[in-house]
Amino acid sequence: MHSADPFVAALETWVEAFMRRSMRHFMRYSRESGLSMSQVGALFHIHREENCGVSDLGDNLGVSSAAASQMLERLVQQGLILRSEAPNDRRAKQLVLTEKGRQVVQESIHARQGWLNDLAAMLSAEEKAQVIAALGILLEKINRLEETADSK
Amino acid sequence: MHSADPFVAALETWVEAFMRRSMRHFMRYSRESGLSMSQVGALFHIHREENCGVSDLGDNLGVSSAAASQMLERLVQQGLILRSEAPNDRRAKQLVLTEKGRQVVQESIHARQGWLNDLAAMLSAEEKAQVIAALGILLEKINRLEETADSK
DNA sequence: CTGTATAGTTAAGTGAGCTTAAATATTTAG
DNA sequence: CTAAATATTTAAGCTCACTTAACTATACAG
Repeated sequence: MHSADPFVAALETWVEAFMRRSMRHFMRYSRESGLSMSQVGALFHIHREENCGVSDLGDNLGVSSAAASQMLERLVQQGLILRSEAPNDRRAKQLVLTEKGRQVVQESIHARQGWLNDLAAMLSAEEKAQVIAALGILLEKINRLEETADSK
Repeated sequence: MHSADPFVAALETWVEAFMRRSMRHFMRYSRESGLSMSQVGALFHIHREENCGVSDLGDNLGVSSAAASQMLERLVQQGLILRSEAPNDRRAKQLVLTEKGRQVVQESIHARQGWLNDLAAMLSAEEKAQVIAALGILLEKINRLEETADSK
């Protein structure tokens, strides 16, 4: 089942272990905050892409503008985001997190930090340095991959 | 926003980049196979935990047995899993993937390998060795963390 | 200027995912 | 053996997330 390349195999093993744990925490946090995973995911997107529009979110989620619009309406109803008119195109909206929405994002990040801290506590300083260097390599490459993908 | 600990900060940056990409691929694959993310996730759980029961799945997803049961019914209807009587407890069911269900899991893994291979192509042999060593450290620790969590 | 394209919204419809409650069969504890 | 606990299922009800279609206001192209 795993790839023949030891590197890809190692990554896959890591992905499996990591995704399982991450997803479990994400789902738990979403439910505790009374939101669905989709809604929290949308908040994160709006947080990351300041002043994005309805279609931007729809594209990112791979759904129609209508679906995005209706999801956003529910987030507006819950006071988590605001929709305003875009400055250079009166047809378009700009999405921004409210203070409440920002708090949800912060708390989700904080919840994630909890188990990352647990993980960090198990590594020696030498191990940490090693992992930081390796993650630096991976990050540089994945960012390059995303630049390529984003130009599609 | 990021933790003061450089290690945790590096992990977080990696988490953000990685989760975004992984989730995008996972969502795309789920939709292409006509299943929801929850359904694919359940298939993966059944795949990993051979002969698990309805309540096991519900516990893993953090939902009631009724919710799990109804989701499983939909997977049965689509020919992706089978439910049989557990050998040592006539109240319980054992879940197993059909060939069709196994194929969905395989294809999802294969889709993930695609971008991991893209990533691998960008690293030198030395970089790969470094990353493999670091991931080995992380894996050992995260497995230990899960053993601790599983004993709760 | 006119026709076409675009951004977003609303309505209607459908299916998934969840809850609680009730029920049945089976297992366990005393 | 009896009562309590347990695993699962089904029903009913609700919300979310999605689709397509239709619409309005705005931007763009010729």
